[in-house]
Amino acid sequence: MGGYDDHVAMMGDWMPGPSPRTFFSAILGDDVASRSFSEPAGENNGAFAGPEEQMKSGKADEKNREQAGDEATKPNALSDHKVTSRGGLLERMAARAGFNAPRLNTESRRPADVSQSTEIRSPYLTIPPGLSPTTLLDSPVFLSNSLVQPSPTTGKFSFAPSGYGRSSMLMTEAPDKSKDTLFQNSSSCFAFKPVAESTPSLFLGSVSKLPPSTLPQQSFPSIEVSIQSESTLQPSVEPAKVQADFSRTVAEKDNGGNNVSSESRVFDTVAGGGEQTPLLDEQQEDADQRLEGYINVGSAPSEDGYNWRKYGQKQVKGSEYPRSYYKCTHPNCPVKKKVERSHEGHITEIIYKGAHNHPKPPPNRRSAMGCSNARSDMQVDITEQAASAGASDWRHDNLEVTSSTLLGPEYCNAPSTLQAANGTQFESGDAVDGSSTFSNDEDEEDRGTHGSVSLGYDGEGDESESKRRKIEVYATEMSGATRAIREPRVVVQTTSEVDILDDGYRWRKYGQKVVKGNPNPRSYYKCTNAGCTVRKHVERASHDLKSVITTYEGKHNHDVPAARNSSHASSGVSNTIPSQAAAGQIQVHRPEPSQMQNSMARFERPHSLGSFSLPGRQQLGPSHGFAFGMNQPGLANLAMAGLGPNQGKLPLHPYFGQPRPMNEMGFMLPKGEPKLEPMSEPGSNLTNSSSVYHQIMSRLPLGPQM
DNA sequence: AGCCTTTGACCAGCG
DNA sequence: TCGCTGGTCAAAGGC
Repeated sequence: MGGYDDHVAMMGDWMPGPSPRTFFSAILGDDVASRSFSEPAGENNGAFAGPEEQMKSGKADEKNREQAGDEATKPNALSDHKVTSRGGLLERMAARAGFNAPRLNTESRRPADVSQSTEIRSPYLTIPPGLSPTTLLDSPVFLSNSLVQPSPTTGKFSFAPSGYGRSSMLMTEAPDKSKDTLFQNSSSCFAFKPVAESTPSLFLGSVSKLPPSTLPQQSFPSIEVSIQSESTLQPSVEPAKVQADFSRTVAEKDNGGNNVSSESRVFDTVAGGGEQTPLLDEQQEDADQRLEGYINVGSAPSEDGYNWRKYGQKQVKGSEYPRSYYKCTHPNCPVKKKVERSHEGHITEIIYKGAHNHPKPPPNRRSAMGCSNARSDMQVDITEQAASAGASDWRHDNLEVTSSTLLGPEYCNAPSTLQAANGTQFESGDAVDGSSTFSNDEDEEDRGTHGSVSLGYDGEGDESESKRRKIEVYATEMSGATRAIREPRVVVQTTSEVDILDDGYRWRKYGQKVVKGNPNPRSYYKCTNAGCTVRKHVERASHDLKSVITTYEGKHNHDVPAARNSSHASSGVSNTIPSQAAAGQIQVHRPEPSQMQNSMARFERPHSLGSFSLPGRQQLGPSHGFAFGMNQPGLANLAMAGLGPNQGKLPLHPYFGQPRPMNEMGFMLPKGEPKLEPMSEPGSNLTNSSSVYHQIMSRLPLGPQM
């Protein structure tokens, strides 16, 4: 267990956190049971030293103390900390202006505010009477610097690091003694409860249903932990404005649908009365959802349950260790993170930016580390609360306060042995949660299915009740099964010499490979447009070097970028794919609808794949859905069911070769004389579309993000 | 086959 | 304008 607390600090310029041990030591050793974590350094008087002081968390020193025995209750543990060679993280954080990390108005969290009311649950830690500090410290939750909670929807225990940068940590005594029974296993179970009494049970609801047989006899007081970031949720698409707040999560779940500012909720929760305080304003200035943790884990970037792609590494000034840059590999996910690792592989700092707009991928899609690897999702799965928000309508950008921590086997075991009365088996780590079944989560509803909606939380606040209910139904029905839903695939083959890559969209090459059967390398591209899911790979046909085969996968959620210059325009957009039309070789592959039947029925989309059928499907590919070749006899008038009256025919743009103006849609119009009669109906505006692919895909049903 | 990491280069912001 | 710095790109290779 020494592997956690001795490296972890709650980071934040307003309230850098000590390791849990020192954290509690500092608190418990003083009469600071009601002292604010965020109390200004100048008022900490030792127990809570200034940020710099609290950053001084020497590894060796900590370990030595651990070896010396339980010094958990040492009051001056903090003072013993060495200054790490990394210097003040606070300074570094302050230097990261790029993330626009605001500061909390700590004044708003002065003890005086809280002490006035027993109901107020502000950033204070109180240890319930009779609760031994040692017990707390020995708890794997704290020892692992993690917050653990059973997912409200999955029953899964998610862990969260204590290293929530710019987060307040609120641990309060459960006012209701009855809650003491909610978590009784002192070794493994802590409840993260909403502080607001109005919303007390949701978080713990499933836990409270634990059958008595699973509950240890020893009663353990529940400990409420609220984590909130400075970030604010604003009704904008600004993804960086997020809120990480357990309380809000629950409160909003509980209140579901009330269009209440998340910040207000946060504060309501904290203050217990909905009073606005300067904190709110302060938080609302926060456009960042950065999370910093000082995490002593050897975890890989993917160990937080999400999949990440490293796209850079840099030795940044002032940092002892190189910083790695990661992007969430989920197509629409804007989340990035920066990870600094020590030479030993320990993550010394994680900075999250952005909010996951999707649930964690199913376990089999993650870079899973089983429990044998002691991976647990140290996650405050705030994603749940924002799940129902659409990508373009983010009301609750979620701060994914997530990190990974190597947990000892006991940490896996403990939660996994919990079983709710409803039979839900709490699994540590990679439990398949219902939300995760919506891996095809580009759609609002898919996101909406994520976790918390089943609790009634309305991620958009003003979202309709009906929608929420529908989402709940989805979540319910979809739970327990992972749908294999693939991106639509469009294979375009052309004999044109026109650069197939220059189809008007902007692509980033992320790989190249010589595939079997073709001596020509295949290049892999992703659309660089933010949020666009489309990928493609391009290769020359082995039999004809002039023939370029481009396989698109995914559907266009944006327009063709504006022409970068005239020359580009002349070669872009429509001059490529239409050329494929000229070549008369276009294939469209679709996922096997059967893969989506269940989900589609529930998605209730106007254009479901279930109704999407094409003649000749059976000619092409048995398992990947329909396909059609434009050069196939009898398919000239191929109609796509469900595409609408004038959309039944594959819209192929016949023009290319000369610059064309932009059409009203912003697409680049193809140039040159038509070399192929458009297959669209005369007069159909589809002929103005810029690319076959776009046209094809624009008419594909908006399935669950096929 | 697809995605990932590595790593040098490039770019943009800032003083 | 230049240099510094952080962030990102992208070719190449690996898994």
